[in-house]
Amino acid sequence: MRNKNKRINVIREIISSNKIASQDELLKLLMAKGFDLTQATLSRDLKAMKVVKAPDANGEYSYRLPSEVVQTEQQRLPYMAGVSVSADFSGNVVVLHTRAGYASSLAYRIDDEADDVIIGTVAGEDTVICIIKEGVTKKQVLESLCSFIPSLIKD
Amino acid sequence: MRNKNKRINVIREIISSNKIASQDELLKLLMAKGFDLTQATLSRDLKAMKVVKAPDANGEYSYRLPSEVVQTEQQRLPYMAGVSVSADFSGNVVVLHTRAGYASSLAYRIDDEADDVIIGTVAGEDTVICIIKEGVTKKQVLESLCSFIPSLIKD
DNA sequence: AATTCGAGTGCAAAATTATGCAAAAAAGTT
DNA sequence: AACTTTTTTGCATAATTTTGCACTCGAATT
Repeated sequence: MRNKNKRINVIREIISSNKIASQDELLKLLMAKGFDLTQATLSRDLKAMKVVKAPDANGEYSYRLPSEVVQTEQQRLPYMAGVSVSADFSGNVVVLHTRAGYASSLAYRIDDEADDVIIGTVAGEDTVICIIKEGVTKKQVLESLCSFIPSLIKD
Repeated sequence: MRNKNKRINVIREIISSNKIASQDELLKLLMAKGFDLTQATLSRDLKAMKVVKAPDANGEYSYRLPSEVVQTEQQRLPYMAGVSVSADFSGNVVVLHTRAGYASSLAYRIDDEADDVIIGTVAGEDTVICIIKEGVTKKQVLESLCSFIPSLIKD
């Protein structure tokens, strides 16, 4: 063991302050700092540290410390977190399914936040029907909904 | 687009209730459910969903939804989260480095929780020196410290 | 209705990451 | 100090994931 402890700490430092997209990239930084190791070892280190390679809002992958994932996700899920929703379109209507009992709160939120693309909603127990404003595309609707419903994806 | 929306939802469901270790594994489940796609598409889906492949406590990799990562990590970091600590051993002494100002609170915690392996500590500003009990191995010390200092790794 | 535009995919190849095995180093024992 | 056990690591290779390119199909536009 040449210096695993020191190395682990440096790795933590590097990935918390830089955007690292691959192990080879990280490897080069470490070597530049004088560490002598291979990608195989790095792979094992990252696994032991429970570091995660996660796609950011931009769609780019980078390594994150577990604690950072917490922060990041919390920031990204300010509202409606865990309300697991699906959205399906048909003509000028979008139907949302959510957990039983959450439909009305979801509908309320939509009325409040997506009024630029939705002209009205009706909520049942686990379903919300939204009427899309004329001239608004599905993409725009999704864009808007995604901004506050984390379980929807926008690509 | 054959059924991307439905597929995404099913993926979410599968990875939240099963332990999926690879895209091929997930692919087979999806195909069994009647979806027709390739691993390439799955890779894109997972990226869009911001799904993350994370090592669990057991050291096994599996896919997680962002919201699950939050929960999981929060559970795993009950105390001392973010106090970023390094540990170095020398003989019967272990030296911990932490963020400036946190040493004394860390030392207090160690006195409280690790008294089965540590006979005493002294804290400076960002450093804690701990004296290891005779007959206790480094491994045991790490084991103990790791239980409440998440930034330490035990492998 | 014809045309344009972009999302969604498959294919195949490139890129990246994980791991079995064996050797070296460190830690723990006697 | 000699010996045993556990860790750590490299090498080579397997396994897994990502991506460029081309094509299809439906939606939006003219």
